Amino acid sequence: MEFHVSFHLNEKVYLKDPESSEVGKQLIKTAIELIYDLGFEHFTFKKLALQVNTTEATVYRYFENKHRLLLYILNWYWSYMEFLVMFKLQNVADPGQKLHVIIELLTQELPQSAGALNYNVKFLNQIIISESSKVYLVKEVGEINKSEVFKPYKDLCATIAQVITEYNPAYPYPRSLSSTLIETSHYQQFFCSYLPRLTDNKTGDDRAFVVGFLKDLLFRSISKSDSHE
Amino acid sequence: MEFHVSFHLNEKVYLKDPESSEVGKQLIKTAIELIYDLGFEHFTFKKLALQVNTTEATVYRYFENKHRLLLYILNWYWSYMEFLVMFKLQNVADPGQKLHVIIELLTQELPQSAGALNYNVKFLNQIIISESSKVYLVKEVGEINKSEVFKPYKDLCATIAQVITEYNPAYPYPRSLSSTLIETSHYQQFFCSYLPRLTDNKTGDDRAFVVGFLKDLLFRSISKSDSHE
DNA sequence: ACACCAATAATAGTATTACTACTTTTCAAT
DNA sequence: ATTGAAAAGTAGTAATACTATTATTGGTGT
Repeated sequence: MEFHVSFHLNEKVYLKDPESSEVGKQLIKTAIELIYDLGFEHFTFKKLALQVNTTEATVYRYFENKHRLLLYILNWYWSYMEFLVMFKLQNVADPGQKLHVIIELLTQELPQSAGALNYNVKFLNQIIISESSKVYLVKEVGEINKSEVFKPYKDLCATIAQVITEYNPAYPYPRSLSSTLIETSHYQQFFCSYLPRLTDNKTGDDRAFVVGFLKDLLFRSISKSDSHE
Repeated sequence: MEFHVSFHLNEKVYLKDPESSEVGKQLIKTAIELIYDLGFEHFTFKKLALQVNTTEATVYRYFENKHRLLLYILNWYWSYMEFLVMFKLQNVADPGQKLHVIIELLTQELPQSAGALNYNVKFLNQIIISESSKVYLVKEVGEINKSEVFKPYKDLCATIAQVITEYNPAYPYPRSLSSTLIETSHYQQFFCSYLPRLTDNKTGDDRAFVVGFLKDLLFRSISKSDSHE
C-alpha cells in the first residue's frame, strides 16, 4: 500500500511555501544534503542556490534566512514523527508497550518507505541528531517562539507525555521526561559516534545501545514502585 | 579564607595563553559579557576588540577563531566544576549523599566567592546553559577531539560516573547517565525559561524544579530494586 | 493577436564577518 | 645607541548575509 502524508506547516516558518513549486521542493531536498555534508555553520544560501542551479535571491524568497530553513526541516520532522507515533500506536492498548514503540521510533531511522519523502532519510536523521538544538539555542528564541513555530515539537512532547501519564498517573514529570528522552536520544547517539567516552557503549551498534539506555531511564523513572528513599 | 585556584588548560585551545597578559585576561572577561549579551552567533572578534579597546588582529593572536574561545571558556568551566565536585565531596562518605551534592553543583549557580574568578558568574552560567553544546555539535568535532580539548568534560563525566558506580556497582550506564544529567541540567533550565511547555515546571523556581527532576531521574535509575519487568 | 499586469526570477549591489599579510612599535639585551 | 624579538596596529581580501533594482515570464482582458 502506498500513501501520501502531508502536513500544513506553520506559514510563519517560510516566506513562500517550498511545497508550492518545483524549485521549492528541490531546495529542501538539496538543503538536507548540503547541511549533512557541510554542517549547518558552513551551509550557505549561496552554496544551496549553486547546487540547485538558481540564484541566492530565489532562495531568500522562500526563507528569511538559513535558520528558518532548518526550522522548516525540523518542523517537518517533528510533525512526521508525531504522525508516526499516532499511527504506530493505533492498535496497541498497553501503555507500557506503547512506550516501547515510542522509544524505537525516537531512536530508529525513519522508514524511507512511509510518507511522501523524497528526502534522503539517512541525511535527515543525522541533521536531527547534530543540528536540531541549534534552532532553539539562540538569543531570539523568545521572539521566534511567539510565532508558534515550535508547536510541532511541543505537540510531540505532549503526546508522549500523555502516554507516560497513562502508564503512571502519579508520575510528576511527564513533559520534562519526554523532552529529555527526545534530546537524550539525539546526543547520546552523537556521543556514541564522536565522543564515546561520554557513553557506556561497548558494542558496535549505537542505536541499540541508546535504545537500551533510554528504556532503562524511562521505565525506572515511571515505575510504580515506591520512591527510592 | 581566600584562596586561588587555577588549572592549566590544554594549550591547544589557544594560540597564546590569555592568562599570560592583562589584555588576555580582559579578553576572556569581556567575551563572557558579550556572548551573554549577543548570543554566540552574533558575537564577533571585531566587537570584542572594540570593547577591550584593542584590535581584531590582537584577538586572533590569542585564539584561532571564536569557536576556540568558547571552547576555552567551557574548558575552564568544566575544570572548575570538577574541582568543585572533588572539593565538596571531601568529607562526604555516603555515595547517595555525594550524588545529592553533585546534582546541586550541576544545577546551582557557581559560587562567585570561590576560586579566582573575576568573571561574571551569572553570565557564565547562562553561557553554559545556552551555548555549551555548540562546541561539539560541529562537523569538525572528530578533528577537534583529537587534540584532547574535550578531556575536562570527559573527566567530569568520569568522576560522576565513578560515584554512580560506587552507589550501585551493577548499574550498566554510569557514563551515559552522567552526560545525560549534565546536558539535561542545561536544557531543562533553558526550556523552563523559554519553552516551558516542554517541562512540568509550575513553580517560579526553575533551578529547584530541575534539581527535583534530575534527582528523581538519577535515583530511580540507579536504585538497587529489581528491574521493572 | 496584442497590450497589460502581477508574480517570479536574475543582476548587481552593500555591510558585515572571518581571517591574513604586512608594517610599526616596544622594550630588553648587548 | 643598536639590534632583534615579541607584541600590537594597519590595511587589506574573500566569503557571508542580505537587499534594492531591473528583467522576464505567464496569464487576462479586449
